[in-house]
Amino acid sequence: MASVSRVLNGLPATEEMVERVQRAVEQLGYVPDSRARSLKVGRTFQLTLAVADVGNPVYVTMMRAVEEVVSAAGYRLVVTTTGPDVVDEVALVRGMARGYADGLVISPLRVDDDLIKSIQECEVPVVVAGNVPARAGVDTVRANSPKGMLLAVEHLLAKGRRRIAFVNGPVDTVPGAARAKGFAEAMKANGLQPVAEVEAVDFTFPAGREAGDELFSKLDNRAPLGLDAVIAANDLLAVGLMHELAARGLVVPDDVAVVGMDDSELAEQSFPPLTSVNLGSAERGRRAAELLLARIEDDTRAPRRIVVQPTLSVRKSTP
Amino acid sequence: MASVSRVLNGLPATEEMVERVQRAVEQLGYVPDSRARSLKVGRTFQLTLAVADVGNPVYVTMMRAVEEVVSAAGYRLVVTTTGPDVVDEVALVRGMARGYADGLVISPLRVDDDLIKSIQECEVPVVVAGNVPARAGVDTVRANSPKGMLLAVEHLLAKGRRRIAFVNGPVDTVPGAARAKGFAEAMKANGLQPVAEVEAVDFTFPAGREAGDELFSKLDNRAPLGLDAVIAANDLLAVGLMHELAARGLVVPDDVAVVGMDDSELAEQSFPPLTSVNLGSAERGRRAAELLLARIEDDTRAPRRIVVQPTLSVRKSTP
DNA sequence: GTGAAAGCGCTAACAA
DNA sequence: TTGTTAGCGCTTTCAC
Repeated sequence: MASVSRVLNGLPATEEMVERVQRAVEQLGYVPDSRARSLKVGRTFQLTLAVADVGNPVYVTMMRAVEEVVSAAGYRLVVTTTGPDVVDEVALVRGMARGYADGLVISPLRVDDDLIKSIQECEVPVVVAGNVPARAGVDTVRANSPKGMLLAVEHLLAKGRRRIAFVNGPVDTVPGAARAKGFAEAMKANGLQPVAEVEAVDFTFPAGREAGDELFSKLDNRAPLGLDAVIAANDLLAVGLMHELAARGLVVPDDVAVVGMDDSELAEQSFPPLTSVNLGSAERGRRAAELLLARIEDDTRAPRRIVVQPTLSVRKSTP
Repeated sequence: MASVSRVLNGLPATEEMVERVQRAVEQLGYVPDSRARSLKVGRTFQLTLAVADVGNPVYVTMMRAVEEVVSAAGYRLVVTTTGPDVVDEVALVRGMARGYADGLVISPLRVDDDLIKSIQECEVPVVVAGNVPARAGVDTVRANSPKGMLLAVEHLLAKGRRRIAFVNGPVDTVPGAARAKGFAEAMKANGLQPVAEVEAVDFTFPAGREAGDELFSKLDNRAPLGLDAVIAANDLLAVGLMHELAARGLVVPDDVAVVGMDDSELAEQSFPPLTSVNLGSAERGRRAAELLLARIEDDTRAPRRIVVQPTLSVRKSTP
């Protein structure tokens, strides 16, 4: 009956009708089917957030921020994991055509032309939390990695550390590439040469440990501890690295200072608490969600590219 | 056209028809609408996992396990967060009647009669990863907290620690209540009296620090450090506590041994690495997912109640 | 093996 | 203001 639908959607009806419907709904425990509804009205009132790895605490921060904005606007947020492969990301974006949600926030680890194409062709609005080329013409919210690296390097410099090594994640990823570029620039701008650079296999804790090990095998030929500071591309790598340092009897920050990136919950949980570059993951999440909502309202707006500026959260891992 | 549907669903068709459809699909980029499909067939091929707090690493482990089982069975997993309030959990369960998914795995932090009722009345099968009364008649997979506590206490005892304190989470939660009971039993079974017990406001890192602080204010009246070991109700509390210990100049494990629970990724990431009771979160996730799939196949089966046995992961936070 | 047609549960347009 | 009806996009009879 159409009157039920009207009452439930708050459209005009007699007081008596409203009451009659409410009683029936109560009695039968009736709940409208969202699939049928969305099939009819063309909207699901659900939004999807896709992240590469739920184990990475930076996504926790982002997720919370997105959830907040989105639920305040009356949407349900569903989170899915893509894994590290770009093909799975593409599959997910393509899959949005099945009508799972009204929009998508995706934070892709790797980007290729297929992914960009799938985003451009996507049935529903997509906002990228990360860096895609401007020519892609999609809404993006990204961090300023170079600026973040500058904060890290200059902080270390101010603390008298000049022999700086760098533990990056895979450079074929979006953040990996950005960090590599940013680190090189920041070092150059300060007239420094990196003591060593290693590339971890991914952005996880165990990869950080392994990268630490590799770092030392590279340095073994050098003078008595050729480094006094390490910058890691994210907090998980930084913490893995600190474990490797400890295993070698080195004290953070006395022997080696460590700076992470993301300023995730892990940074304050680690010991010593980790000085970390806050790349604004909460704000990026918030802005991405807002962009998505705006895009859903008006699909003709010109794509926006928002850059969130970093800050440095100084903790005990640097002197 | 019905033939398209047949081809796409692998029903018998001429080779020519198959090819014709495939070409058209390719050309138009056609993707079937899952809402319309599920409206017709009555299944969404989606499953929901609801957790209280995405920031708790124990859920990461569980999520991964559920995801693996579920996707192998051809289902899509969507994750939603409920928050700590039981009313939101109830709302989520009730909301499943809207047809979001074919089943639900929920790991409730707090359980009341409303929640049990909503689960019993739920339109789709629900598996509880946690403890609900047997009379509820629902599939459950739960940990054996008492046994886990026994492992923790006996391990400490074997290491010569007898002055044991306990940092629990809120006792009005399912895990909080189970831990409290388990701790009391385990201590009693070994003829020990707890040195002190505190109840954190929730199961988070900052709550662990505060609880540590409270612990010391309780102990100040006692002999020179009245305790030599602390058991925490989960890893986040344990890590928070360790920070508080460090802030007071105490060394783990030399001065105070610490045992956590959950054996999450955080346990190995923390420093020193945390000895932790593995309550089988991965296995619980796996079993819960399997139970859900089985229940979807056959809704007449008697409810099963699976208990996963704990093990102890010994690391450096105990001597 | 294929096309036509009904219908899943809802809402928007129309008529009363 | 309310009831009737069509149709969202799909699958599944049912004839052919």
